[in-house]
Amino acid sequence: MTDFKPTELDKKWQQHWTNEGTFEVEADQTRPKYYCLDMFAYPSGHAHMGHVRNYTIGDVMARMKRMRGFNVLHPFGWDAFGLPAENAAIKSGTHPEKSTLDNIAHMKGQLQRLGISYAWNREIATCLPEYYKFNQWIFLKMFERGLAYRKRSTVNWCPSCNTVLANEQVLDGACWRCGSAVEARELEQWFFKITAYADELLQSLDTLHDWPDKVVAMQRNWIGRSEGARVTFPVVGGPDIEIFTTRIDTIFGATFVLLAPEHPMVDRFAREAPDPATFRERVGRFRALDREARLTGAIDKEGFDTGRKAINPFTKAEIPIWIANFVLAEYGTGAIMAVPAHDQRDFEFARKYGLPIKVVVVEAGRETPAAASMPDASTNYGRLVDSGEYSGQDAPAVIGRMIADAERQGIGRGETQYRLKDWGISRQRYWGTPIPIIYCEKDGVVPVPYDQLPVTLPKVAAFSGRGDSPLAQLPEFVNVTCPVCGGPAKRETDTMDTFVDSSWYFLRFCDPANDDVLFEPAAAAYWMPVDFYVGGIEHAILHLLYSRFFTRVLRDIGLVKLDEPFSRLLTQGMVLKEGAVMSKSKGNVVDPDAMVEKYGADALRLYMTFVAPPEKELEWSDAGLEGCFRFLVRVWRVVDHWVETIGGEGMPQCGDDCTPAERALRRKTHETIRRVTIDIEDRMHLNTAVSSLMELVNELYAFSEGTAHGGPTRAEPPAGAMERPQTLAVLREAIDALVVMLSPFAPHVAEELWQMLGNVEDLSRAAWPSFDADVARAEEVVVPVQINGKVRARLTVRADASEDELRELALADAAVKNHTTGKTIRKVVVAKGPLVSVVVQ
RNA sequence: GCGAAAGUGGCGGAACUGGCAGACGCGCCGGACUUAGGAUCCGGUAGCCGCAAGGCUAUGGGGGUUCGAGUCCCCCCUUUCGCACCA
Repeated sequence: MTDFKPTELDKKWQQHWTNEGTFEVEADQTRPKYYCLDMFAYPSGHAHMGHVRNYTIGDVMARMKRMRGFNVLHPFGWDAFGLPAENAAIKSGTHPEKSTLDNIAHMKGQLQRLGISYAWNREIATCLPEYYKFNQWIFLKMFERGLAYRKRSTVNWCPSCNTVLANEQVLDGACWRCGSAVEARELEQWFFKITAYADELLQSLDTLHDWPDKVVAMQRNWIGRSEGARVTFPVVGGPDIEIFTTRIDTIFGATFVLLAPEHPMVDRFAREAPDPATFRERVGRFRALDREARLTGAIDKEGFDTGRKAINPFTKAEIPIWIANFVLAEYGTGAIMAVPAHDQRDFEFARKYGLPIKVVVVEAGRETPAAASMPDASTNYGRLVDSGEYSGQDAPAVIGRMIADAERQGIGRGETQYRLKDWGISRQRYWGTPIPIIYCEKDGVVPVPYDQLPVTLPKVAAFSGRGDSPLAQLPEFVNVTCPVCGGPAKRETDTMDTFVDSSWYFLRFCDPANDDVLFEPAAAAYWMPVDFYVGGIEHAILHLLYSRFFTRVLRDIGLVKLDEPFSRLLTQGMVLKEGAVMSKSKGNVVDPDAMVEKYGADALRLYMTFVAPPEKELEWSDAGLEGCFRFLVRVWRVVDHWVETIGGEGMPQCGDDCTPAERALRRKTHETIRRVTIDIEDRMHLNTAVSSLMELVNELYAFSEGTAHGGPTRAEPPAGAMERPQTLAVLREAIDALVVMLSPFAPHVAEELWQMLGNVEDLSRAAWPSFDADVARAEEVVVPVQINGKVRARLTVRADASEDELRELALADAAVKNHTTGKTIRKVVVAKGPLVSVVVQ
């Protein structure tokens, strides 16, 4: 048998790559660059199969591109700030810094045992001051430009844990940790003005041709642009109310106005109400209900009449103003005109409370419906009726006219609204980047001067899990002197959302050790954009949108010259077992370390790429992994079998005087080169790339059986067995190509085989084989003949047979004749392929 | 409700621009080699009819375009994912 020992090979070559710095790179203007990026990892402590899959996919591309002659940047780092470390500290008392750095060390070892070709000399961790110092720098720049600002806003507050929760930590309206009902609380928070870039972020999605449709669609929905109009409704005995609508064409049907419970006018109405206490009590119930209900799902539409009236500026009619629980305060103006005949929500509300329904739009080809008998609102565009001077005109054309008229009369204007909101970045947490701001009683909000960066996170803090940010309990951190007046001042004690860290890390990799600037612009100019970005779909919106935003901010600051950071995106599918995502609680976790220990890194890598297309879910199977291991043994055995005979220098060239079997193997070799190259580089169909390699190996076994040596199963080649030089040349060509193309998937085995074949240069630096179309072209092809769409015969003909010849041969074929005699041949089509199609009757 | 994707053997999945459906692997069946093998190698493996040659039926369902449809068009069903009262 063979002496194939995968774990020894893993160690040997990993050591070699580390010693040689094989994957370390420098910018080199003379060579084309390729930036291959795997989403950096949160150091949870243990790499799981999802990581293995993610990084294997990236590594196949990185290794392949390297062999294709590109200067490949393939870095890795750690998204090292975040809540879990702090929660662990609350639980166990271990300082977040220690647990994080320990976790990084452990996970790094795990990834290195997978043989991913990372430039480890560029490793970064966001929890280190040399990194987060530049988060603070960016913050200050954004503050200068008005892109970072402070405002009061509503947050999720757990009254039991006494802290703010992120939206993701609120499950069905309750705290994830203690289960208490989450409250809304008003806090002063820092925001990044991502809405300033909303339109650009939306428009530019059209340029992302190599992103999955799904991700582009999700971002488009998230930004949520809608065009409409802002219209002023005067209030009887009070200030005007402005509403936002996308359907100004229905305004003659607006029979009441609805306010969100949080609308600023509500408090004034309460004050002026006959019974302010009852009014406030009803509003309060909506405000409290609203938050929880919105997280759990649909709520019944409820509201009450404020008793106040507004004037519909188009009809001049007095209409009631109601407060409704389904109106969103944070969208538009927090107030809407209700058109029950043409909006389903307004319709339901009007029916419930007996409010008037007035039809003003008639769909093409329909009768004017009777409001009383409508089963539902009619929401389509159509011709206006009962709409004053606009009656008889058609929407959507009339919308522009109405907006223009409103503008002329000073009662409204066209407006574009976005669902996207500004990004709240304040976190009342310890384990994050301190926000570099100082509050002075005299000078107000004062940015920390650039030369005082970084604002270092203090090493010591109490992690009780109670109270505000742990930083607020450190007088030596909080109490400072004002940089402006030198008087006593207090530091901001909130830290930044960790999504800030990950919004520009890909730029830091271009120049990771720079202490003066985020990165040298020249370095980013060379390496950016990221050519291939691989990661989970869970980042489809936030991380990718924030990164696109940051790239634009840094562009406007002048550090980069690009709009979009990621040219091509691949979102890999999840790894499942028994149909469920692997998780400790389900007890279905497969430990990558154990698999690597048993089968070696290569078998696991091969399995991850072979068993499913990269973007689809992958169902784990032990048997499947063993199958991949067997394949590697098969490769090893066939190379080992021939290595003595074909190894070394002075191999004859593959000539013209080959036997049919030799020609067939050459053809297979070159066809495999073509397919594997396209499958990796263009299509990212790694599973079919692997299956092509398997086919080539099967072919090599079959070919070997037909030689004097016999196949690899024979213990020893017969004494004195001699092969034609052409046979050996053809074999050498096939085996070289196989080993090189296998190496992105199974680098350790491939390097060893490459060395056994007598190569001195590392395989990692070898050249990818080139495809020769002439060799791949078959001299004979099998041409199917269809009769009335069914294949009835197959002709073996010269590849260069003309259409006429094919037609003639097809009709002369015995099997074809069986189906055509006694019938009329109506048509014969010769298609490229080739294929002959005969139509008979 | 809106948006996106997907339905192909026992299973994971192939099928590139409309051109031989089921590549490759797993599993299963048979054979070889063996003291033995759960190692390895070789062969078979969509279903139905047939001794066979061969034939028929098959890519969620129903229509259509075409010499030819898993692929294109229309309608419907199912599943997964994302957003979810955005006025």
